[in-house]
Amino acid sequence: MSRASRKDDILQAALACFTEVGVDATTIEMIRDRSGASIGSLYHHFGNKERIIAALYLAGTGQYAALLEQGFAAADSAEACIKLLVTSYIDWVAANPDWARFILHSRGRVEASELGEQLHEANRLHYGRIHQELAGYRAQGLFKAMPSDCFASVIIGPSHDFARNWLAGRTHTQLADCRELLAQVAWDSVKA
Amino acid sequence: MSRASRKDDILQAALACFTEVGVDATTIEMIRDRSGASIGSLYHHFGNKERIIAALYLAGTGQYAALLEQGFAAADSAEACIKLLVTSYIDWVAANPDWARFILHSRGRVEASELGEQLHEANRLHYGRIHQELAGYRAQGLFKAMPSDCFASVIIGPSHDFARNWLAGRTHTQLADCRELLAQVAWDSVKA
Amino acid sequence: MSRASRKDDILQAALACFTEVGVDATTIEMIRDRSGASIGSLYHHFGNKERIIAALYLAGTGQYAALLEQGFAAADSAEACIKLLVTSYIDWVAANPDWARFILHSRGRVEASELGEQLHEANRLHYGRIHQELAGYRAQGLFKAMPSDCFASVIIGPSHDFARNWLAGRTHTQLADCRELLAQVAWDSVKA
Amino acid sequence: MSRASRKDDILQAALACFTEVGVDATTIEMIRDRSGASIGSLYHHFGNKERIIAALYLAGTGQYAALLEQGFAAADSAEACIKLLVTSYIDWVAANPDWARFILHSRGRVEASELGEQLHEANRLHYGRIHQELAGYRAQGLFKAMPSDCFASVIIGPSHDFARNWLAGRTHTQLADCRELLAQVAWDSVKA
DNA sequence: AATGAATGAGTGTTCATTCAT
DNA sequence: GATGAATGAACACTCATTCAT
Repeated sequence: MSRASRKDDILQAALACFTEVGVDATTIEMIRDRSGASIGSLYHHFGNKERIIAALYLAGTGQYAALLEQGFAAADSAEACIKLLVTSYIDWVAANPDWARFILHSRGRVEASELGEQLHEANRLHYGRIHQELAGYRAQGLFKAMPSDCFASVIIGPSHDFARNWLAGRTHTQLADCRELLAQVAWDSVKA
Repeated sequence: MSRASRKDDILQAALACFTEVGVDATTIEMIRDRSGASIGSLYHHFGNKERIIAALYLAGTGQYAALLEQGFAAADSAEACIKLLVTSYIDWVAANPDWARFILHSRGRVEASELGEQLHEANRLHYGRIHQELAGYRAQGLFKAMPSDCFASVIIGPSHDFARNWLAGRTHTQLADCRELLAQVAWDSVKA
Repeated sequence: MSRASRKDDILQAALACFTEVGVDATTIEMIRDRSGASIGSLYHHFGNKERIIAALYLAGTGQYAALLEQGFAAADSAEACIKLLVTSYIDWVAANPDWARFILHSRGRVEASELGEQLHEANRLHYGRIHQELAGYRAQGLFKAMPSDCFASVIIGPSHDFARNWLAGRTHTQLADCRELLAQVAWDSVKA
Repeated sequence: MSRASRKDDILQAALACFTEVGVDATTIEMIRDRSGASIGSLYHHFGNKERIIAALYLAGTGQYAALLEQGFAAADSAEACIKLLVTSYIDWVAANPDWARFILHSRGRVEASELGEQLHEANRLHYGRIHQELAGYRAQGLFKAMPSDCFASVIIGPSHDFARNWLAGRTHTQLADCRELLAQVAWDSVKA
């Protein structure tokens, strides 16, 4: 447990640094300083900076996926499922703003890293899971016809966009206050 | 004119580098190499790397704003205006994918730079102009009631999201092929 | 001990460079080359060039202060004390000409650096110590009345001036050969 | 006259910069900015930075030499001559503190430059002139016997030292207030 | 005599990473 | 598992100087 928490300390320290100065401007030394770990320990656990970034990224997206999974258990209609995609996202972002900001800005970097394939695989699973959940409703003709990548953007795009702005301090409105509105808009936009 | 083109050469070279290896990984030396300018000339014209980035950013957003302005002249209904916001965006992104990718990923950086205020001012103008164009229709109750920052995300969010995915090579569908669909979705989402 | 000698190697290499080409013209690369240390090690130990300069400066003035302290133990008259100030100075300069040249030319620079306060404190101690040693004789009226900063210049000024010229190779006479003369002149100039 | 004043403007601007940030830290750009001249003009008049430094140096020492020359006309005793060396120096430094500070710190640099020989020649003249003025008194045995380079340091050393400290803001006493005292000490120190 | 855009070698410094202990 | 001194390639940027106009 002390091992697990040491790794976690490092990850949390990294996130704090990323939030304050950005991923690129964060140095290993800053993370070391903040986590209390030694440089050697840091490299022992993660191997290099890129892997710290990837680990933090994957842990975050994993949390969101888990949240979604829980929600699916109770979602018993097309509308509930679509809205769940939005509300789960908003709930997680509102609860983990720093983590969300990091994830929103580091996808390309992780994709390009040696761990890109691992991320790809996780995404495949994630989207596959959603697709499977919605397949029945789609077969019943409950959704507008559109390409599936478009479908995804139509549902989550407004939330992504608003969340980005909110996380950057560019909105007057709180993210949580748009929860129902954005869920409703998503449903309105894709229902047949 | 030789001066303008020298500055422009540098900007184009910078964009090409940003596209290939990313903004952070691009070195001044790469830009120098690609533009054919000397390091001294580069610094003579821009002063530092951050200002090259900001100049490129502001030139790009300026182009989109100009495109929008042209469109407003012909848009004679609420629906036309809303759709214009989407189609102008998509058209510009489709025509300038590298530039768009750069802008989509560098906003925070420019905001945080010494030129952040200039960007802020440009944004104020941009949003003010849109707001002014829509004010009459809004007064007629043609739009759903929602906070204005939400309104913006609802309209452009799906396009932003899809454009990001398209630019990253993550979509099967072409951006241009979603032009009408995304415009229609935007209008459906905000009309009263 | 290996650590101490590594830091010392760097300091000695720096002094040799300063002597040969001057402080400003000395590059970190030259010091690295001469000391055998790596650039990283150099920065690990000193942090920056200014701190190398300050460390060398303070080590030198510290040696002179120590020499003076030893002398005070045996100086049992006003005349002996005044002459000691001169002879200690001349002895140290004659024994460490490069170091002395460096110190004579870098005071302003160290004062202006981030370590200026540390130098100030060292000077306060140094002058306080001298003042304390002479206080008794002064109370006995053994010295000419004059402002204390003038008093200091009258005693050490000729030695400073001659040492500067000697170190620059501008004298025919050797510094050591003026030892007694300058000590005697100092005493003649301040005795009541 | 406009030519002369342009060169002078540059020299004055250079001195102001040297005073504020030091000779090494002063860039040609700073001098250009402050003098109002263009870079081209600056190089047209002086050729390079080293020659600006040397010109300023030689102009300053020339002024002191002229002052001394005037004084010699009225000095009719050994004591008056020795005191004149001190008072002329102090008067010039008190009247031109920035210039004096520059000269006190740049001698080595000018000596090492391509104009070192010119400085050497000027010095030869300067010291020769003083020597000649004192030769008669020396022949009469009015001075203590000592090497001539020592003799010079004994006379002017306290003034150099005090002036350095005063120029650096390290004294409580004003330089002008020590004028007579330092002149008297100089005479006391060398008179037979 | 004046201008200022252009040049490019050279600088101090950073920082991810290694490895002996 | 932990430590931190050591490494050195790489970077953004500076600045004296040139030269065509």
